[in-house]
Amino acid sequence: MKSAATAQQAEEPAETGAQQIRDAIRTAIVERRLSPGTKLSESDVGNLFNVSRTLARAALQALSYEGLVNVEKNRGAFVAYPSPEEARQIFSARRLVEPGLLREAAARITPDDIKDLRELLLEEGRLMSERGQTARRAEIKASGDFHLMLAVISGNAIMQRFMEELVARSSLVIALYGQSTASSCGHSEHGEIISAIESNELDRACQLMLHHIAHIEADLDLRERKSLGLKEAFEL
Amino acid sequence: MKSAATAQQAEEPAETGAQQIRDAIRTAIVERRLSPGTKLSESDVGNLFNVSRTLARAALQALSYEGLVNVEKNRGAFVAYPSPEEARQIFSARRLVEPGLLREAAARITPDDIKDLRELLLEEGRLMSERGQTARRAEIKASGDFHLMLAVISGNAIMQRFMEELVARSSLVIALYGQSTASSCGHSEHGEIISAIESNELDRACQLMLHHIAHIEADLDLRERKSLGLKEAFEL
DNA sequence: GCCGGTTGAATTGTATACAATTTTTTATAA
DNA sequence: TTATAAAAAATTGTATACAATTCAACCGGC
Repeated sequence: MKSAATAQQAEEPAETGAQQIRDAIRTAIVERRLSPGTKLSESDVGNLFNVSRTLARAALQALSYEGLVNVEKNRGAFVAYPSPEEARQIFSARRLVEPGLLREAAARITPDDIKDLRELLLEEGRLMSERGQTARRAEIKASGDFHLMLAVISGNAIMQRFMEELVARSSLVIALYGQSTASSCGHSEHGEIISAIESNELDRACQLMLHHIAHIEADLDLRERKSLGLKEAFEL
Repeated sequence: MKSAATAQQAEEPAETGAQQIRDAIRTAIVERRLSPGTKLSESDVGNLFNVSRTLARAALQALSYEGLVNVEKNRGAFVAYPSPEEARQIFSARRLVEPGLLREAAARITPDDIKDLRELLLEEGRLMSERGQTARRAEIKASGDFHLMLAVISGNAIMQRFMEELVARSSLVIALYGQSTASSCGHSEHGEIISAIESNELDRACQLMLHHIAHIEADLDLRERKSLGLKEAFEL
């Protein structure tokens, strides 16, 4: 199945090397094969993809613009490790943006779109029942793709890019602070949102969306864990 | 006067060369010293700032992530030339985001913030009355800074960055499609918005913000001008 | 044993060099 | 003159080389 993030307007088809690497690393981060804080040295990345450090560096820079990687001057690039405060801001941004996006999407949605959304939902459910890491990763992706697809339907490429960033960063946050192993606690809510859109209950759809985001956030444990790599860790 | 875009959280103080260049070019674009479509060759940029092509290229890449520059494979970087459709999407995004941002800002605003906003407004008015390019450029910047400052007050660094992108791209759009020479037709509206916030009339403030954005957009001529560099241009 | 400083390896920051592509110029023919 | 093709120049894509900084191991002193 194609990704929901397919570009609308025609762009240059041939991705320059750095972009391929960027996409590969991004996918690895979003699917949680790379954990927050992991160091991504330019040489290692270059060797891994059989390109020079130049391209590796460019890819890492690109990811830092998306907030998925932090590059610290003279120290290198690390998979982003969002602080609880950053996590709150990410979800605050989503609460701010997604209802409006949903309204715009609803105004342009076609029966075909609804079919696509329902198919995505089905796929998501199927993956939920499966076992294994591969299924889990695919499930994470599908869950995000639901929100992304609404952005695509809205027809606003700028908001779409922003949502891609927010969804990707959300995945990092959930990896860090998520409690319930089932990241998909809100799967059914996706379905309810579609139904509400379908029956033209826009206000209700927005409310559902807000609740849905709140639920995801409620599953996080965002208490400040001061590094406490000190003696405190051993004091009873 | 300090820019409204001052970072909230402490970041690495020393900007690596490429970032300085990026900022310089961005400012030039936003202040309209560089026109949309202008070619920015890596060598030229490098020479201009006395750095290697490596850094110039990095700066241009960075600007492309912000939507201020388009880099076309094997052809080079150009100051972005947003299409009418892109322009619509930029303002659509602003209408989607700014009311919510305003609400969040209002919830956290302090008397000091209001003072800062009013000062910015005063400065804006002062620049409006002045003549000359320098004043005009400063006015453009101040006008954008008003919207940016609301994002800063909201306390959400992610939304702040997004607004920075939107405001910068708006400047490009206005440069391309703006009709009234006075880009500041909506200056008084800024004041009304502040007043509405101050007197806690949130709904009204949001309405004013929406109207304000609509006014800016209404000053644009977004009719498709097909390139028509062909004979059609001469056919009577 | 613990602390501060010193040295060497590893890593990043930047410049340069070469390859690939595009653009411009020039030459040639219709 | 106009159009087409070939050659030259300029520009971007990528790799490599060198400088600067950070990190880690080591070592002598307390």
